[in-house]
Amino acid sequence: MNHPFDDAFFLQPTVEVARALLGALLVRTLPEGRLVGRIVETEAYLHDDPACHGVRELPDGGTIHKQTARNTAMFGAPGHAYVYFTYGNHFMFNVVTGPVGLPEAVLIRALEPLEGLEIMARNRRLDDPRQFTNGPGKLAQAFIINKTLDGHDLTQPPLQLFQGEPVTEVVTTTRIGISRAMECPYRFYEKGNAWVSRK
DNA sequence: AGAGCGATGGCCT
DNA sequence: GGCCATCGCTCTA
Repeated sequence: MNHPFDDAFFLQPTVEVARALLGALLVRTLPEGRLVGRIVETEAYLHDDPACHGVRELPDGGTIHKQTARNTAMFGAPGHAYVYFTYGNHFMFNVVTGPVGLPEAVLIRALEPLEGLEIMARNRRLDDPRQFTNGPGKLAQAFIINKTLDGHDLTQPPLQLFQGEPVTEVVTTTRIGISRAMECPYRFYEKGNAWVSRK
C-alpha cells in the first residue's frame, strides 16, 4: 500500500487505464478508521464518446466537448477524482484520465472490501459484505464519497489510490446503465470476483 | 424558473 | 432478470 500511480499511468489510453486499474487499492481515511477496497470493476468514458458527460452529440452524429459546472473535474488533472450525483440518491466515483482539457475518466463500479468492513456495514446500514461495494452507488455510500471529494487529488488523504497486484483474468463487456454508445466494449471486471455488480 | 432526466438500487417474481 | 420509485441537479429557455 505504498506505491501511488504517477501521471504517466493516467496518460495512457483511458481504455488501458480502466483495464489496469483492476487490482488497484482505494484507501479512504475517516475519523473512525481506514477503509480499503480492491478495484474489481471499471468502465472507460472517452472524449469522443456520446455516453461521456464531457461530450455532447450533435444532430449530424458528430461530437463536441462541453464543459459544465458538473463535469469540470473531468476536464482537469489526471489522477484526480470526478464525483457526480445522479438518480436523486447516488454518487458516482470516477478517476480522471488523459491530459488537462480532454474529458475522459474511468468509472469505478465495484470494490472487493479488504479493511474496515465494520465501518462499511454502518455506512451501508446492512450486514452482508457482498452488498457493501458491489455497485458504483453502493461503494460511494460505503466509502462516504460525495461532492466534497469532486476534484480531489488521489495521491492525498482522505482518498487515495495505490498500485496492487495485477489482475490476470479480465472480462470485457459493454457498459451498464447507459442509453448511448451501448455497443462499446469499455467495461472491465475480474473474472469470478463476487463483488462484480453484474455479469 | 422549471421540466426532464439519469454511468442506480432494491425488491419483486 | 425485470421493473420502477425517486428526486436533486443540470441545462436550457
